[in-house]
Amino acid sequence: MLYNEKPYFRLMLSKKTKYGIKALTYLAKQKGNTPVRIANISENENISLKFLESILLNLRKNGFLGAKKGQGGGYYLLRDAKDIKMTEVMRTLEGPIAMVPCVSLNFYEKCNDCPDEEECAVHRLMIQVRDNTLKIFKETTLADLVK
Amino acid sequence: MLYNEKPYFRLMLSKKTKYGIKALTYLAKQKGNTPVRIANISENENISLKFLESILLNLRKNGFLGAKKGQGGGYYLLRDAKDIKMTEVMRTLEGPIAMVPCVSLNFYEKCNDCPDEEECAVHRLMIQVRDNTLKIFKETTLADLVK
DNA sequence: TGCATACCCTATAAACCCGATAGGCTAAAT
DNA sequence: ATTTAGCCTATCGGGTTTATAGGGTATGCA
Repeated sequence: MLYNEKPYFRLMLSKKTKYGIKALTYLAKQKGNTPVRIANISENENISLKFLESILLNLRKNGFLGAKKGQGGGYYLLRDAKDIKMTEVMRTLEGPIAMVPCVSLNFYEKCNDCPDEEECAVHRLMIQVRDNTLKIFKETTLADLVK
Repeated sequence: MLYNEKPYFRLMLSKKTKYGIKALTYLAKQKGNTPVRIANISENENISLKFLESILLNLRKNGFLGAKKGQGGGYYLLRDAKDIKMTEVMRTLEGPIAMVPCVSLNFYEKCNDCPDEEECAVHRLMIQVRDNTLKIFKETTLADLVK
């Protein structure tokens, strides 16, 4: 096999998700759940401020974070870190976990090239991958990531 | 969580890989390893002919397939199906299996925003995912997919 | 009331990739 | 020589990502 040229990571986690998880763990580390300014997180985690802004907004709209405006304001976790499963975070930030729509639990979609799903090799293989990945995300909470 | 709008499968297997695996299994099913025409595979698996053409060429250049030109020609498997691991197929068609370059075995790359890799929550999480996915691909051969 | 703080929201844009198609070239078989 | 079938390059539309810019709006405090 040729490993010469630099490959393209097609199945790569988006920066959005990466930054989002980092921000969440950063917030989970705070004592007393006091609001943290975006700029604070941005500096400490080396994330572009404006980009981070949109990510945190997204997390707020999806029920993970609360926000407080004005002096002394910022973002804070709405729920206990040990109650936040990675499945939720991944699905919110990254989208479906399945690698093929025809094995997605929440967003199933039939392939238009497969007459019989049960006969499809890709289908059977990807179900295994989905089950394993899902298991990890289901068993890992934000609290686990802080440790 | 809002599951209203149709999501975008960001971590989706490319059609290239999907078609590639289907073609490989199709060839593995042939008796006597006689050459099969691209058009034959294209019709039976409902894959765009020209697109499939480029995929099979790729697989040939990477040592999976042999080709025979002219009358009675086509593509055929070069190796025994039970010796072809899915890790190879995935890496060839899809690229690295890791979801983050900093946990890639073959194509490691340091994140420029992480001062300490061991302290990074994303890093630790994605190592788990990588190990599990890798295990499946390592233990599954083309012969397993045919059954 | 006024002002600074800090989140909220929309728009824009470059860069990049995917899936597919077109069209001609080359090698092999008969 | 002719047909068959793989080889190879170029191109294109449409979509997504990763930002950046530039305001708007609510809050807290003096």
